[in-house]
Amino acid sequence: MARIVDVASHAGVSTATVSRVLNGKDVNPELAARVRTSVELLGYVPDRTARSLRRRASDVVALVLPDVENPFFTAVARGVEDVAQEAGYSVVLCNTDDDPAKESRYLSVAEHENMAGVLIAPATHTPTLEALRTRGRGVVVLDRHIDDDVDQVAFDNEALGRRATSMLIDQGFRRIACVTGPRSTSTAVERADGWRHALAEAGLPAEEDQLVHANFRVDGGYDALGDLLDRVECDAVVATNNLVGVGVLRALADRHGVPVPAPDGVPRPGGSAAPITGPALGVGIIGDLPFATSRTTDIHLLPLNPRDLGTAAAHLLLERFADPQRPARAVVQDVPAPDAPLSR
Amino acid sequence: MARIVDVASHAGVSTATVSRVLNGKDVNPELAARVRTSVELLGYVPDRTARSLRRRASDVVALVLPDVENPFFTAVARGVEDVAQEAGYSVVLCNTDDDPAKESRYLSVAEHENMAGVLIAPATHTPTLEALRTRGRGVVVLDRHIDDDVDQVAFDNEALGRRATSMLIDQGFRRIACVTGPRSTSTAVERADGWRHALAEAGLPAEEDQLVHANFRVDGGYDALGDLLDRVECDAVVATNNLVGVGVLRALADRHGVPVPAPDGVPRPGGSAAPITGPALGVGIIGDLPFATSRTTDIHLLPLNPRDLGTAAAHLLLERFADPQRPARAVVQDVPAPDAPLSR
DNA sequence: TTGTATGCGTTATCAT
DNA sequence: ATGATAACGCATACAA
Repeated sequence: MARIVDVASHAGVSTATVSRVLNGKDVNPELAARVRTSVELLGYVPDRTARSLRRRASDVVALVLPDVENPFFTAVARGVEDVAQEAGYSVVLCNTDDDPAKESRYLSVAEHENMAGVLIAPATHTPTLEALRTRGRGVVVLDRHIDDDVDQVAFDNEALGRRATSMLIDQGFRRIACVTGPRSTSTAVERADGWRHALAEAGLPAEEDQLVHANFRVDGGYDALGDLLDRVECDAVVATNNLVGVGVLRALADRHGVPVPAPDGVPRPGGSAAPITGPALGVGIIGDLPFATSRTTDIHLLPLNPRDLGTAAAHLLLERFADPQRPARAVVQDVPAPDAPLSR
Repeated sequence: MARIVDVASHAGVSTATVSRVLNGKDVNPELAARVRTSVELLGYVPDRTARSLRRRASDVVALVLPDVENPFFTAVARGVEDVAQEAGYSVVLCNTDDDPAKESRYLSVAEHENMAGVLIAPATHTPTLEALRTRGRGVVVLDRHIDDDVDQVAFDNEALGRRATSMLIDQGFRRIACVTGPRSTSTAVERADGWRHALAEAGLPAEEDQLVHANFRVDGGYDALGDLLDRVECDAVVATNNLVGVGVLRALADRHGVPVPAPDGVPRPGGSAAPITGPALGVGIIGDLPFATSRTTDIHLLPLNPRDLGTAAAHLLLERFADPQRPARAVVQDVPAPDAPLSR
């Protein structure tokens, strides 16, 4: 296995010069050329462990996510990868299951592996970022906002909740419930706020027993809808993320034998014509229905663009690397226009 | 930031002793106790970069996957994580897009980051594993079999192709096409072999123009089905992986306005009752329909257990770590029994 | 500009 | 069993 000393002796220069060539410092072009051919010839690749030790920072960034099985977050990961790779960084995915203990374990790993930076969708409002930040590592919070002076990218979640609810109001629904995520996430809380505000503005009742905090997974949506239908009267429901939406639809399918009827019980053109065996229920979902196999026009989706969220977060991190002193920035990520064509 | 020397001086011992305590070597219990309290007090955590450099191997394993957006592979990742974490290893996900260039780049990173091992679902029949293996790193090939003397775990793909096809034959279908993945993957090739054999055994024609090699993503299945329906007569189709299945169903939905009719054109109980506007087409899918929102009894699924595949692969890697000399083993991963209840 | 020599933090070797 | 010290491979301060 070729080492930097091998390259140096082969090229007839010092290891310092080899290092300089490899790191783009000023070097006599002739020497540089000799070094490069030696590198090529010997198949030399720097040992990144040694480099990290010496530089006190590696070229790996951690992407800490609550659920890598959620297509929303894998899309975020793709966006992050695109720009990070381009800039020479490797991305490693870390899965927290929205568990603060796992999260803080991964943050500790990132710290002691001397990773260059961390992108995180935090499981709580107070992730343990101090150690990383005092050691000068880049930190970007994404998707979920926290109350801290740190670089952040997130959607306008209150507006999303409001829009999802308005879509249903516009369709003629009047008693609209809401299934949202854990209180520990700003997305869940703010989207529910939006639901509350949209109802209030329309002069409709927003009773707190029509709001359910579930987890942000399929089983969360499934159980929540069952609970909701047993407790309260409603004619529609807002699901504040994609997997909760899937769970809600599965629960409806189980109850009614059909995904989603129209509000008045009359099938919509292009929609399913299966008989309705239970009360009609409109469904609004913030996000996409991943891997859906048919276009269901009677479900009201508010598609997001997680990949762009990822690229925006990665850019923020790169800017932070370039200028560690720059004041923290909180970016609001745009979402596709309401009438934009669906990507799937 | 506390270093090992700080702990040593605080505890009044040498750094060697601290290191020994932390690595479970034999040490005077009294000294060990002093060291441990110092570690606690100073909040000392070893620098993993330095440790890796010295040990010439880190405690990180790479999981190299063709498509992290495929729920099959994220489930594999969960399985791998479960057992790797338990054994003290961190798992990093690497995405190749089935691109040999990206794949070999990640393998090179794994090598030069001195990672402990690599688990890989290879993009080609000949991934570049020599460098890693000669350096004594653990290597396990998963999901896709290669012709090499290396630890492997995969399903019996020929049997899967055969079973998926038989399911359709049993339902009364007679002209069964097949959409499979790239020729560069054993899964695609062997499952297609199974399709061919099942038809032959049933005395049905298996014409090669009824076989399409697509990519293993949704667009692959979508385009392939369009192509197929334009070219050949058939009454059913086998999709050899989950995403291809999704693509096939989307193409059918676009053509017929309904996911999947029954073979004789009569809706099945519990199935969709929408009018059929085109020829009936049966669908068999090797794998699951991820995040499906209703139970469609007229699609014939052959569910797999990717999470178990991941745990099996991780166990193989741990065994390899424990005994580097052990001969390579090729494990055939069981699949759920045909009549097992669906997990979703 | 180039080379020499030191240090990053840990583990392993070699004495004791 | 324990301590002093060299070494892992690279990047950089300093000297030239």
